[in-house]
Amino acid sequence: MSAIRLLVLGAVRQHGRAHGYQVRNDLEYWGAHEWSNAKPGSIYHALKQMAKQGLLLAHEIAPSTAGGPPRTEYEVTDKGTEEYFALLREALTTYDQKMDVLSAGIGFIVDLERAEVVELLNRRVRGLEAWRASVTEYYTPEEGPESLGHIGEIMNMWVHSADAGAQWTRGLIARIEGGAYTFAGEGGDPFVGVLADGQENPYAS
Amino acid sequence: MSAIRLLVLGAVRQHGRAHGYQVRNDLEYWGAHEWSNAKPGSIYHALKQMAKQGLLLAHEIAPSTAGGPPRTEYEVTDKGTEEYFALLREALTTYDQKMDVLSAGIGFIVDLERAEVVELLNRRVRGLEAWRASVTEYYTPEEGPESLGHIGEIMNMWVHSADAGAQWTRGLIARIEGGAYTFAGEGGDPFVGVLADGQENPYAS
DNA sequence: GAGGCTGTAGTCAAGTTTGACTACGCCTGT
DNA sequence: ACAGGCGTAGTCAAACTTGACTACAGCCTC
Repeated sequence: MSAIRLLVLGAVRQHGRAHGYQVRNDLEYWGAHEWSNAKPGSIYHALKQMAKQGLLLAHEIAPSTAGGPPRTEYEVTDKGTEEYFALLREALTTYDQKMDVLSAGIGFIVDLERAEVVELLNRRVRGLEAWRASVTEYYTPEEGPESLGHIGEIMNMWVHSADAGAQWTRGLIARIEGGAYTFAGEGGDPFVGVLADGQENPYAS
Repeated sequence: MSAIRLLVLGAVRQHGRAHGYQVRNDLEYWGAHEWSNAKPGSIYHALKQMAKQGLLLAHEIAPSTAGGPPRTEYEVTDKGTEEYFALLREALTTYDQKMDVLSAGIGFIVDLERAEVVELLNRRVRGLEAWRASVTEYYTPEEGPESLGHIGEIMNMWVHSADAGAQWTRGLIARIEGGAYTFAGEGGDPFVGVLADGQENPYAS
């Protein structure tokens, strides 16, 4: 799973209704073009594809205000919302080493409730620990690790990286349990990470 | 850049001459199907594509010994060898967070000379440090990190991960400078990570 | 007021990735 | 002896990704 669907669904959802260029701008504002495959082609492709699959509803819109070709606006459907939360939960839970998906998940983490987030992240830590154990066991046969030559360095890197990931996740869990941020159902103002309609993007490329 | 071209070129090179299924088996033996996109379709596609581009030379081969359809054998051309070393050097140097490319690079690291490897890895560490600095500066404007809300956790994760990567790389440099492994031009038996013709794969899926 | 620059919005072809599928020959049990 | 499973070797369509390209409106400049 790549991060693009989660990112696009999340961006459209935060606007309520958005066209491709708006999504593109939000993702750039979040720095997503640097840590994921959020390029124009992928974004427009994802929008069309998800509209075809009923996750988004496409409105044909008249020629744009503010120059440029006519544009299409999208809205998230109920099915799309379901998919969004499924992707979000998966992004926070799975321990597969893809940073882009996890980053996207963190970006939308406050759409879930605090208790659930803690539980998902704990599952993530447990997954990482289990994976670490299986790698160290599977790839060090009786002859000892030296039998693998420099190939052993690859396993070493995985293990190192799993450890670092687990440690960072534990820190995040501690901050969240300590009361940081405002999550769904907590009444406070949620942090909104989208650009308002006229606002210029301070992080433009 | 994905890891597949480096992996395929490296596998063919170690055999001298190999068909697709052999490459596929080597990559599975290295566990590459777990940490990269080394699936059958990608492997065969890469072989054909690189043959078309003159990096590999394709020999049409008679119906296989040992059952199955006829097979095509490939050999690395001079141009392919050039490309191989370019990809290998890049894999070891660049600090972009993709684990699969780095893993592939480690797998072939002994094809370079020890001094060059140390230099490439040092470049990698310096790149990570510079990137870390730019992230912490770029994404913490005057208002302080809190202005980003939970989005700041994404930067925090990047930084954490860059630190872990740098630390691991420094450890590897130390081991290599301490004399570990046998590199190109050092006369010893290089570690060979391919399956011999009749050998069965102990790590088959 | 014509020409060019900039910003808005999106398209397109080429390349890559995925996962399921085909095709063939050997072997094994009955 | 032969049906069915297994291993060998590879193909294919559908989806996704990439990076360069188009098209249009407003604005600035001369």
